[in-house]
Amino acid sequence: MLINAPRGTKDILPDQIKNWIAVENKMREICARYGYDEIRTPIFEHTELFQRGIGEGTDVVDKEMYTFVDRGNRSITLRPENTASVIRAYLQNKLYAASTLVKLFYIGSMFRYDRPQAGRLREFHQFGVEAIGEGNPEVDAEVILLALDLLRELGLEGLTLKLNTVGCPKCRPVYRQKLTHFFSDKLDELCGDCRTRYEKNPMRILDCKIDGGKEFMEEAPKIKDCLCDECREHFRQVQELLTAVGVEYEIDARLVRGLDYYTKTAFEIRCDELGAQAAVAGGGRYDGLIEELGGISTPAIGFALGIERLLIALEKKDRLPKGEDAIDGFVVSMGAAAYAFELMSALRRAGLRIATDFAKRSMKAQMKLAARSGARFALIVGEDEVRDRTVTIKNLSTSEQSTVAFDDVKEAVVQCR
RNA sequence: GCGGUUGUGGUGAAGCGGUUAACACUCCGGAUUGUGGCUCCGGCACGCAUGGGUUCGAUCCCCAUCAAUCGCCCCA
Repeated sequence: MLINAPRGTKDILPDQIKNWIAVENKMREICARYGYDEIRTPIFEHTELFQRGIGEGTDVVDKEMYTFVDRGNRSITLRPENTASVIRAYLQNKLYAASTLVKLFYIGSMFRYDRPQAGRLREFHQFGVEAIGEGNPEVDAEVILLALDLLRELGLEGLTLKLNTVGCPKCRPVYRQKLTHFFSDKLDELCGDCRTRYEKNPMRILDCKIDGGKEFMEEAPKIKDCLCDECREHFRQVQELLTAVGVEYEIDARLVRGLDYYTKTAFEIRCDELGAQAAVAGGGRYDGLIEELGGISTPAIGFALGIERLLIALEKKDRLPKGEDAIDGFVVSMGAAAYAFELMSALRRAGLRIATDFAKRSMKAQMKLAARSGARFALIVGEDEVRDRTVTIKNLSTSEQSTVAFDDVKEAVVQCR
């Protein structure tokens, strides 16, 4: 009986790796342009980091974490997202000492115990960016722009930027209270889920697929009417900046980020190619998180992007780079294994890309493999070549063939590149 | 976590209660001894996801499990 990869995990096979590398390269390129430096944090952390950072009561923490007790009796969790870890690293390594604004990005695996479906895996990969230390709306706009530039340059179309503000600890309680008041006499009309949301996080009711469309929702209090002056002004400026650089967006009063640490700006980028899992990227400001994790109050903003989802969308658009890396030569050996091995090694050491077949098949079969391998040359060695210390070179596209001295093979191959 | 659909070789797939599980592609071997891409010939499922059950008999019926997929939920 074969053992398969655990549910919700996937091998990234050789024929796919090009896509990953292309996407990752583009991410690094854009980040360099925007001045973000790469950081890599551990795949697992103390469970408490996520409980405090993401917040108990969120779905991610309450039912989706891979948590276990290690041999030292510590509660450990496979990271379900990377923001909390990056902030932890920022604090632990005192990165704030270097400058007021620290701009970081990461690429790596995240783990969430969820029911798998297309675009949703238990181990998945995120690219993300965190700008820590500056509360100006310019940073919000920059982060959003970075995300859009990345997606655009990768050739993704059908994108929508959704924007909202979720207020701050000053104004959110006010809004929350208004909502609770508003829904208090409508509980009977809400779905079961929403009744629990009413207790835990009434803002989520607005986002509900079942109740969201009901008439009275139109009359529900709007966050924009409850914002404090600071939040209102911040939101206004973010929009102004985006408009100034020609970015289109939709204000979506229902957009509520699922993690507790968000404040002010919240955004999401959706791609209509993606079906149910339409959110490719999402993020927002989280001015309260650093303090929550024991640092001094520091504003920050970031976003994360799901790489698998991105690749799905790119595949549908057929926007991925093709390119095959041709190999230079295929060594065909007729009972001259040692000599062939010597030849192959010498050429590889000289920087050429050389393939061969070790199965000692018939010459015909080897030639077939040579042709299929995409090699430009078949490098044929047999009794004669061993005796004369030569190599027969056959150009596989023109069928021209000649025999040259062992030491001249490299030159002959390179010349025809 | 909830509901629907699906599960036949390397791939795409036919079969749907009863002899050797169709076909195509791929792959492997061969068409005289050291030469490819075309053509021709031949080969490749100890078996129809796994485990039970019904039946004289099951790939085809039933149940469970596992997995994939779609939607819900959540989110990236």
